[in-house]
Amino acid sequence: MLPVFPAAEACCTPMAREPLGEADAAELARMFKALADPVRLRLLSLIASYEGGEACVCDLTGPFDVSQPTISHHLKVLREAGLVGSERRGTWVYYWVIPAALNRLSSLLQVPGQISVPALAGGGA
Amino acid sequence: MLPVFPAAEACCTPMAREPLGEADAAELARMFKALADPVRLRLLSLIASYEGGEACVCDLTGPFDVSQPTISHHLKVLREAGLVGSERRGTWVYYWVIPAALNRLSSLLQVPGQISVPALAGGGA
DNA sequence: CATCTGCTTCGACATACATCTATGTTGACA
DNA sequence: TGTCAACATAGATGTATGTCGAAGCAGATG
Repeated sequence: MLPVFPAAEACCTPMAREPLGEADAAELARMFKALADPVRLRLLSLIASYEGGEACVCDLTGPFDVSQPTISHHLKVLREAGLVGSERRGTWVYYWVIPAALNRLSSLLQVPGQISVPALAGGGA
Repeated sequence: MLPVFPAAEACCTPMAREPLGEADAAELARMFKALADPVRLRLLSLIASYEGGEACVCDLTGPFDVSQPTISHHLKVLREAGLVGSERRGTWVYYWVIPAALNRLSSLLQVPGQISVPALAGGGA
């Protein structure tokens, strides 16, 4: 039931290596579509940067100008795209990001010809 | 005229580090929106993996089931998002990817907690 | 100039999407 | 059981988007 990330098959090959097939492109477009909204991007980074790596919906509605059902809708989009997971714990529902999904998209976008940042690795302060 | 990539400012900070601001989220959403279509994803990977790193429109219309004006429209979307550049050379118009833009998005999506692929680095096969 | 080819722009149309309010559901608690 | 709080779902609505055919524009060529 929990959508455990479907392992790495056609995963993680940079798109600059070889042209994407129709099926892969369709699936990836669905994931990028989930990222193609300012509210969802902020939701995702809010969840990802939350202490413990997860946040309840009550933590996520405050920072936005949109209604609570709208936040709920955006979280559903992110969940159905496989970018976040969720679980009810008592009164609250918690969300967390799925690293494998985001890192897959990250790898796909890597292009040679320019140096990328060292970035995280550590995970530090 | 050529949109030289606007250097790295708020660039390249993974979204898991700290919550995205509204302005950054809006700009990034525009770029992800350009990626949120199967045809555009395939166009991008087709261009990126073309010999010499660039392709003319005549190379790009064949592999798709959509009309040539539609391809032209999608190329315009990619160009206005800053993901590709283009230039007319005699009869043909050539397109190439802008590595800095794609790598910026790639860095943004990197999340700790799971190993990413070694990927390119060298420049390949 | 006339014409052909490669590509872009325009106008129209159907579908998808973001957002709202109203309502439903689920768990805690008196 | 009744009630309250936290989220989710449903239905409605305006806007954005993907697609097409037709027309425009720009080089090349005769």
